[in-house]
This record gives sequence, C-alpha cells and structure tokens, in this order.
Amino acid sequence: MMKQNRTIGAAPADMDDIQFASLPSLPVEFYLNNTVDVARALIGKVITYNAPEGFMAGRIVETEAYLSDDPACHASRGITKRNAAMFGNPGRAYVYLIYGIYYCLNAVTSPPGIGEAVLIRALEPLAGIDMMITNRGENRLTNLCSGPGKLCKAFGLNNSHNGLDLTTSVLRIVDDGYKAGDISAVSRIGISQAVENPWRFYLSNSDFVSKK
DNA sequence: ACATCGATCTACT
DNA sequence: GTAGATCGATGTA
Repeated sequence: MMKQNRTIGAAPADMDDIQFASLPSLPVEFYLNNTVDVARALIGKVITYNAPEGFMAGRIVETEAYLSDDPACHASRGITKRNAAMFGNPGRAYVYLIYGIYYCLNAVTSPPGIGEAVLIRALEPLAGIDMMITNRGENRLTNLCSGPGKLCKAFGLNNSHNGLDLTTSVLRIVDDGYKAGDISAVSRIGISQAVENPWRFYLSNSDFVSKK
C-alpha cells in the first residue's frame, strides 16, 4: 500500500497536526504509578495517531481502571492469547475485540508480569475529524468518540494495534499542557462482577463523555 | 463439543 | 426499552 505524502502535491498539514505531532509522549514511568491514579491522571491528555489515511488526535475525557485482582479485569484469571499485552511492558496498548464487533483501547500499566490497564472510554475530537466522521458514519462531534467502541472505530484501531508502544509508535499519548478541571469518580460501566469501585473517571463538564 | 456471557453499540418497537 | 450482531474465553459434558 502506498504511503500518502502529505507535503508534496497537496495542501500542507494542518497546524494542529504539526503542534500535536511534536508534543512529548508521556514517559514509561507515568504508567508505573498506581493504576487508579494513572486512570485519573490520563484525563486531559491527548491521543495522537498517524493513521494510514492521515493524522488524528483526541483529548481523553473518560477512563476506567482495571486492576489485576479485580474479577472484572480480563487479566484476573491469568494470561491468555487475547490479554497477553496486559502482562507486558507498561506504556503499551492493549486492544481487544468485545462482543465480536467492537474494539476497546487500553493503556497498559504496572511492571511486566502484572496484568493491569486503563480503558480509554471517550475522547474529545481534536484533529483529523473529517476522517473520524468517515470511519464512523456519524457527524455529531459529541457522538463521535463517546464510548470505547466508538473511539476505536473513529480512529480505525483493531487487533493490529495491540501491543504498540504508546511512547514511540504511530499511536501515542502526549501531554499538551492542558489542565483538566473537575474530575468525577464514579462506578464503572457494564460491570456485572464483584463489588464495584469508583474507578471510572471523567471530565465533569465535558460534552464528549459516554454517559453523565 | 456445545452453551453462555462479555470493559458495546445500533436499530428497532 | 430491548434484541441482535458475532469473536474469544470460560464452564459444563
């Protein structure tokens, strides 16, 4: 497949692209803190993706923490082919198929051997919005990336992105200096097992979350 | 081998 | 409000 060159014979890249693309990745150490703290700290950070079709970016407005001893965590019953990335290096992506149809993106936390991660549940679209609209078949901005399955479809993420290094690869999480306002901590969504904990975090005043 | 359910979303009634 | 899409993991036989 031909890689598209965005600087020759076409309009120059957006200023947004240049800005976001040059931002520093969150370091591996960021992902080595307590997983619940990482989930909270990821609110306001930016996901950037150099997709085959162009550059996309979105601000994280909703996350959930999954700990290794939590029955709702895929890793709680040991390593499998699907969840192996969770047991690998921190700062990597764990992408899995859910309900046979949708993909979910996680950021792996904790040292190798411990299966913990943060589910990225919703983004505020920032760049490459036209491509997200095409991928989703949906043009309302507040409904574009407002759910874990939705944002993966908007970005075009799938099994091939499982295990990517979020600090160096085409898929990164960066800090643009944005200061998150009030963050809500509530029960997670779609959990049927165990006693639930307030491990879902979202930007309180955001219009881009999956659910208030 | 077969049945059940899941960190979801859409399209219906 | 709820049925259906449909893969991977798990539990029962």
